Amino acid sequence: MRANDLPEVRALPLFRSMEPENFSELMNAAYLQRFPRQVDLIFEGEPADFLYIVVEGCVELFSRHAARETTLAMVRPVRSFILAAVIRDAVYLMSARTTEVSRLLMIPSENIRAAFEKDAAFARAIVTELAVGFRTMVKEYKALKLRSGTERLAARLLIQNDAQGGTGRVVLPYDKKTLASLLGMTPENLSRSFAALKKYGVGVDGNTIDITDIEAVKRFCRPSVLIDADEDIF
Amino acid sequence: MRANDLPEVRALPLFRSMEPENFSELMNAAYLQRFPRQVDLIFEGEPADFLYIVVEGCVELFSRHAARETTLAMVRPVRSFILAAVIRDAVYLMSARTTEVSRLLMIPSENIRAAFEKDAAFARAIVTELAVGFRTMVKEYKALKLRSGTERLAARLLIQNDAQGGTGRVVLPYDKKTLASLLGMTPENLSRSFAALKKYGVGVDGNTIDITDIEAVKRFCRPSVLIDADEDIF
DNA sequence: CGTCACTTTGAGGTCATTCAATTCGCGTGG
DNA sequence: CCACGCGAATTGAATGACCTCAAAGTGACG
Repeated sequence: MRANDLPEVRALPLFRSMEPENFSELMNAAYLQRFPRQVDLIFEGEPADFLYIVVEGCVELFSRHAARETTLAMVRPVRSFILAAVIRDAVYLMSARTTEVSRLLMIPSENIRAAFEKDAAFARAIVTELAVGFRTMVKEYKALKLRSGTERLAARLLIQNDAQGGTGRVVLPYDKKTLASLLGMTPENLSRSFAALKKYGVGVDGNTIDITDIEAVKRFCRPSVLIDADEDIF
Repeated sequence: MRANDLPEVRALPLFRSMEPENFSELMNAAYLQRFPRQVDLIFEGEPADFLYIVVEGCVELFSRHAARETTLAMVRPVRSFILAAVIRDAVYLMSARTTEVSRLLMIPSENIRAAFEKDAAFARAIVTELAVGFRTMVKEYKALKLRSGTERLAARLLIQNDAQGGTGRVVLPYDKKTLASLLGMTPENLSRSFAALKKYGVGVDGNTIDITDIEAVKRFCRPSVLIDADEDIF
């Protein structure tokens, strides 16, 4: 299945300012494919043959080493992943699998690199995307080194709260096992961290979290734009 | 002091393929400056006014949050730092200070962005630089999440050993306090980690380390190109 | 030769993981 | 419709990793 008729993809910062004919060319080479949940898409160490874009569903980026495994990121629509490997024509550093039924757009790496050489606006967009990706990674790294597990959880709850309207009620977008791995802790520890946040007014009922005293949570984890803020891509 | 006559800078992957007149223009706007050791260069949170290039000496990138501090990277000649902030016209995410007497080239951000718009080869070089930076960051992040402190130390010793000729004798390029912070542990713990590596044939005398049984160290920390390898920029 | 920063070592405590057992919710199949 | 099984989530206890505090040793440098 090929797809040229995806306005969401065309609207992505990465493709928005491309020349129409270059975008068409790219889309003609691309595959739009449905995947069930829990399908392995790529393995770290493999050559980067495709740039992926999550059109629908959710993809988990993770890594394994010596019997340990950790979640590096969750990718939701509409975003691309593993751009850096494609640009470098290198090996993937992360593995990827779907966590829900998903629709993914797969664009062959050579086409991305060809379009990059040809289309100056696309090249600029790639620069922005990589710079944002780099800074996001730096923030994750800083969070891991500068905060405790419970603080990281609290900070993430505050971000989710903002993203979900700031009502004080947050619905976790994936299961707690995954959240724990993303935060760099075990599921058991995540449970205990939730329990520890109770004294700051955080209530847990399944995957819906209620934050009654946002200021107290802020005092505890000290959110910072230098660690927590998402970057707008514009 | 301004400097147009720095062949090392011109030879950098970032500038190598620029148009001569664009490079000249950039250098005419740049400052080459000497700094004593332990001088604060930039603070996280400040707007990114300059791109920095370490021509001589050494610069530590670090971050503080809530009374904690951690070293994020050490930059040695001849390399640039904080390119992503400059490109994004954003705020620095890391602070920087010299750890030795250093010569730094400072290029105003606007000039970098102007050259980026004008010079396609420069734009391509920036893409490569950012992609490499991103992948390096991912590797650090993975190492922190997937390895213990002692394993991270062992892996770093192996990398340094390769970089220093593979003789089995490594000279630490900075003091142990800094190394500890870079590895994400305390100085006390670094000492204990060195002691723990003794049984794999690692001997410590001041800042020179002797690795008598490289295979044993490898079996212990399981080095991987997906975590440890430096990326060539070419 | 004294000072000061770096490093090492020890003791004690905290945080996080592992292992084990239990509970809960959900979907499957009888 | 209910019993059952399964995976996810929680809780407890024990272990291990890492940090803090304190003190002593080492070396560089004025």
